[in-house]
Amino acid sequence: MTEPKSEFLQAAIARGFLHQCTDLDALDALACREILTAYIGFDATADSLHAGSLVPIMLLRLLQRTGHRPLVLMGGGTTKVGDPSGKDTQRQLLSEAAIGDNIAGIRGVFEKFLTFGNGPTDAFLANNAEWLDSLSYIDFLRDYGRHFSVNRMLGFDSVKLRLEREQPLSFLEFNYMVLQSYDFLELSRRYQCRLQMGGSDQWGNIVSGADLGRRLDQVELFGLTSPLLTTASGAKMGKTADGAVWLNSERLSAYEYWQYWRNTHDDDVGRFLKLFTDLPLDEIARLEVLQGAELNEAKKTLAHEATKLCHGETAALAAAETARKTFEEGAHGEDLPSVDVPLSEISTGILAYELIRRAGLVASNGEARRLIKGGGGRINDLRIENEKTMVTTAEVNSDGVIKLSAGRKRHALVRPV
RNA sequence: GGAGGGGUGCCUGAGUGGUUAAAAGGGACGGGCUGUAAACCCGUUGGCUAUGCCUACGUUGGUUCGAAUCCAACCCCCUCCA
Repeated sequence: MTEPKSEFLQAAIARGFLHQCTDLDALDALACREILTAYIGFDATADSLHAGSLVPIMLLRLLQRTGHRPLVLMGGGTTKVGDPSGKDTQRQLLSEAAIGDNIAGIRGVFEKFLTFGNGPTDAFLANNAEWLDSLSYIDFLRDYGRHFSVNRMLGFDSVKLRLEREQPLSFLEFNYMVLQSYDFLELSRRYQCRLQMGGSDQWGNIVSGADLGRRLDQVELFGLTSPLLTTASGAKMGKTADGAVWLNSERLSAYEYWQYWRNTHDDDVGRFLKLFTDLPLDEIARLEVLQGAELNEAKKTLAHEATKLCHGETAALAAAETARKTFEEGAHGEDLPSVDVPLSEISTGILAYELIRRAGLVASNGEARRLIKGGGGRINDLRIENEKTMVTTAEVNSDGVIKLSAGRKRHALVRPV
């Protein structure tokens, strides 16, 4: 393999997006010659995507930035079946209406990262329900099923590993590969889409779609996968104490998103800067070698750039300011999560543990009481010494709010109304 | 369809009649140290209107003073056979 010449592949490799490619040289030549249309599929199981999907999203963004055309494929059809891979519990089947709503929500996320429109490199969105819904079983088997070799499918890692571990593999699951392969063929026919990208777990599915294109249409289709990311501490990307790191502000505020990135593990900073920001590589090279406490500056840059992409620059700056006030001044910023509590209740007095629960810092009163008992509960930065402490108007500070904390990092504001 | 094995708290996994809100580990959260790191040490880890009450060991019944533990039926999963 020679050094790629296309800007897209050069950048993809340099930034750590490339894990495997079906034919790097040929793809490189194609990318130099014409505007590529490349797709990644996303299931519509929720009304937003989370940080776990950020690698493919950023890969599509990189594709567009380097002069190509990103195609977002929504799994409106496949979601109705439910992709069982990697799950030990069956996903609950979603209604048609719910899937529609989810697709609308997810589209909103992509609009932040990609430029949509009708221009040659503008992104666009397709939905595999368009062709999967109307498939008829026998016809499909005769036209396409005969091109799939079970012998070969058994050799793919996704299948092989399951069989070797003697773990169950349902026929439904086995067919997922077939449907995804057919998607690729359909997109190739409809939109001249020549490249499918995805996580490395998608390799088998992608390759088998490329095969189908070659067999039926004599067209060369390409596949490219990204490494599956885990954090340096071994956890899956995109999880926090409170759940997934959502990409829409209704589910996760810009401040909390900023904080997620600010708390990146030291060993992940360079890798994440390359994957999740648009910063030039030479600047990243300068940032990632910072040592000790200086690395915090790199983390702030990461947080700012990542938040800017997802929530806009204004929100990113506001989040940074709130973090600065909260953590560097020990005060509080406007963007901390907050709850409104009627002034009348505060006048009467509210138990501190209940207020902590209402502020969303913990899930139950019991947990709040344990937090206080363990010394992790604070009102206006003063440790709550007694479990039965009452909060009253006396605790409303000069900014007209009460600051509650659960540990050093999680803070919330109570706003009397 | 037949034979066998199994379903325990966020996860893994002990527990085979009472002192079991259920060992142990992981994870998570909190405290200490620190850089809003890592590593390490310590603590916590079902809910509540809380010296008590409620819910919980696949589901529903039953035996018993008393069941996660015994019995029955059902559901689901796995292995082997057809």
